[in-house]
Amino acid sequence: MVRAPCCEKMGLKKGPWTPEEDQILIKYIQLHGHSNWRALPKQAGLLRCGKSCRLRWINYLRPDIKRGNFTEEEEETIIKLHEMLGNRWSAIAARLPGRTDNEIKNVWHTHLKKRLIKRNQPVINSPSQVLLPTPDSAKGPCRNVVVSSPQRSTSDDMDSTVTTSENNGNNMSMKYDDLEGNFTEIDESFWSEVLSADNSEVAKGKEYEMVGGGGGEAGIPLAVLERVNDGYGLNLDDNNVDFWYNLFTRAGEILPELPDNI
DNA sequence: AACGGAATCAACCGCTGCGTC
DNA sequence: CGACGCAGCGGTTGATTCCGT
Repeated sequence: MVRAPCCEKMGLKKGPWTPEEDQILIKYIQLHGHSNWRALPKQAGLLRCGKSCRLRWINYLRPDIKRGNFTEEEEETIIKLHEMLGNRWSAIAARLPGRTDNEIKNVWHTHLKKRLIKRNQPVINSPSQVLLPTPDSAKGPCRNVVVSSPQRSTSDDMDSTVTTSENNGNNMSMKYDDLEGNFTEIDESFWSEVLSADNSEVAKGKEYEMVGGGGGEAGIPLAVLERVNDGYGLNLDDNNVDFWYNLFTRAGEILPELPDNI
């Protein structure tokens, strides 16, 4: 079922707003407020749909909008909030006075995501999707591991993927379809839970069979591997060296108190 | 100066959640 | 309690600007 676009009605204008239209909208809202966006354009005499008016007001015309470049402080705040909240742009915007969700989303996609990859930090696209840089991403082609789970369940393309990608455009992808809806949803708490559980065992000095690693790098406990495989419905093994390295990079992020011997 | 690719950002689209009837 | 309508949200697109060659 395809819903008709909201502006499909005859005569409704699309595209960039003119200064005249802006003025009409500002004046109308100053006088009458915006209790009903759908009725607003008709009452204000604008040939726009209510949705378009709402967006224009919220993202551009609102008097409390802060214009201009983001400060370093704001950018760091976005990075931190994004780590906590994922792609919940409106929630992030609510903590940055004068900035809109659209603006923050744009800054994230154009600046901050790239900066984090350059810094060799994990990029969390959502609470259940993590982009991880490899140890040599600073010197060679940036290679990432993406672990994602479906955010929405209504479309036919519902799937989950584990992807390694390189910036030369070659992707190696393992794909897991579960159209029956049996996919186990995993979020940050899963990672914390899995890794803190094993951390406590490591702290007790318990011996673990290690897997992964290589080139002098530590591997990870088999127990963690098994839980990750179970949790994500994966079948990863000792051969996924990059994945393991990145997994541990991520573990260090979540659990800074991890003992040095891991 | 001209061109092409990359970067930027405003705006649109489609979906979800919530309130109302 | 289901249907409907609306506001809000996040992903995506496309026009414009910037920058390197």
